[in-house]
Amino acid sequence: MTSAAPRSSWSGQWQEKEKGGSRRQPLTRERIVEAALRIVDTEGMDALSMRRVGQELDTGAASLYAHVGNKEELVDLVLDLAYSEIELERPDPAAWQEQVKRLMRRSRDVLLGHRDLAKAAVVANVPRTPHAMDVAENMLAILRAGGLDEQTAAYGVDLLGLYTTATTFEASTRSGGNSQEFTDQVLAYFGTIPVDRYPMITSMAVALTRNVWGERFEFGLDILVAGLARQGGGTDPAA
Amino acid sequence: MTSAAPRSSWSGQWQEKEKGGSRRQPLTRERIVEAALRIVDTEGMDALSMRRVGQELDTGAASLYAHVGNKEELVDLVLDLAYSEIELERPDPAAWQEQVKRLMRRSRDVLLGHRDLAKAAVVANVPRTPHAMDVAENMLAILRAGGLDEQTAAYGVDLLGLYTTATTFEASTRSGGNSQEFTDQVLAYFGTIPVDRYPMITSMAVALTRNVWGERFEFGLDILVAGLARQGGGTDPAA
DNA sequence: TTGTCGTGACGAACAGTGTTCTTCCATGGA
DNA sequence: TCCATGGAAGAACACTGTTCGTCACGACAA
Repeated sequence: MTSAAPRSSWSGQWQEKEKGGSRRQPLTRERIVEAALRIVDTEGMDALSMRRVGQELDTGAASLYAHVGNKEELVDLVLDLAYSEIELERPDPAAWQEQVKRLMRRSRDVLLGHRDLAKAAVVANVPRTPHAMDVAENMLAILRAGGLDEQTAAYGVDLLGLYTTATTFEASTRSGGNSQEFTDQVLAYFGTIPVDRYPMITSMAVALTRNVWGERFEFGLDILVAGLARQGGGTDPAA
Repeated sequence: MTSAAPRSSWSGQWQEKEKGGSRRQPLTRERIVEAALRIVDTEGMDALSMRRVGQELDTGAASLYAHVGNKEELVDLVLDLAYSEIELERPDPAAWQEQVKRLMRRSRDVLLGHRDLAKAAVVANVPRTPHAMDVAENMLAILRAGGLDEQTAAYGVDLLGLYTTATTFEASTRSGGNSQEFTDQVLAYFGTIPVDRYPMITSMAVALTRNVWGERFEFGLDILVAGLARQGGGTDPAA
């Protein structure tokens, strides 16, 4: 792998060596995380390995460990970089429910924008990296501004985060192939299962596989936000 | 590994060879799945490897592939075996909301009874194995008996399944160590983050980490069931 | 200028993983 | 009795994350 593009060769020295910096670019934590995210974007989470990241930076896997500790930490950093793309809301008590929904949709869109990165999000339970915590902080501020009591807001942010990551992960696994193609496969499968054992599933097959744009996501979103409003004594403009 | 307990040796022949069956027990799909579940129960999902299962049955990993295809299929079978433990409900229109909750709690309890098996459940998106579909079928029957319209029931069973698996997976990762210990760790961490950047998180730390028995789970459960009732025109005894 | 020191780079290796190939042998049927 | 079939199993392949020991380079001291 490295022998295909030798580092101490002609072009390498000619191009980059002069300024006194190390050969090539100096391989920082930041460059590693960016390379990793690039791999996730183009090849998916399963392709993300330490060797693959090393290759992306024209080096080996071992070199990365001077900057990241281990793979889990690298994945956390990649996820955090993605979270930094999520635009936050300035809490407006009058429109808190719509703000929650917007923030949720935006989180979903950002995650979906990076292939199946949501797989990492569903594993990373509690937000603990800076930008993940920014999102949680923002959500809490919106919920509290909406008038929800402390405990409801606390449980709420957890519930909403759970919903976003789980539902997005689900969606990302399905859009690996065409979404319609997946729907057809499931429908075909439902046609093969015994009707007497699964009368509901077989008779409701089309409803179960229905998947117009974000309808499914919005369905749960409505329920959650309305539920939080009722539960926590928030400002409730008829939901 | 096998050389530690040679198969064609004394005790092996003496004990088991006579009945005309193959040496030892005949290594069926069922025995493999049971062994795998046993490993998950005692050592967790991360310890579940083909070689480990082979070892559990005094054989090698290669021998398993005559019965299971690949590891993914094996995990599906293990998960399905666990799902078979979930006791179902005979739909009662008058008590559908409580029935939904009972089924959810039981699913959660069964999954939690097998260490972090929920990790497999969160990956296995749509129920497609027999017993997983039994649970889905039962849930659909309950929702429909409760008067929910078809599409709400269809989205609902998906949403409820998502909630169960995601929340159970979350819980299983936390109870790896003591639950209180985990809470303390998070609380301690929240004490180190900058207050000016995370005013909400820092001030609400105790509410965020609150974790009395199943309160957190019940919180989301109430919201979801009540939301489905309102959304789908179900029998609504004041939720 | 010379010498030393420390740190990042990195090839090799270790202990795993899922999976496949090929051999082998015991069994059931002819 | 002989043969064919299929399960068992060791070895091997291509991976994985991670560690170790070496090595070379840049910076700083004499």
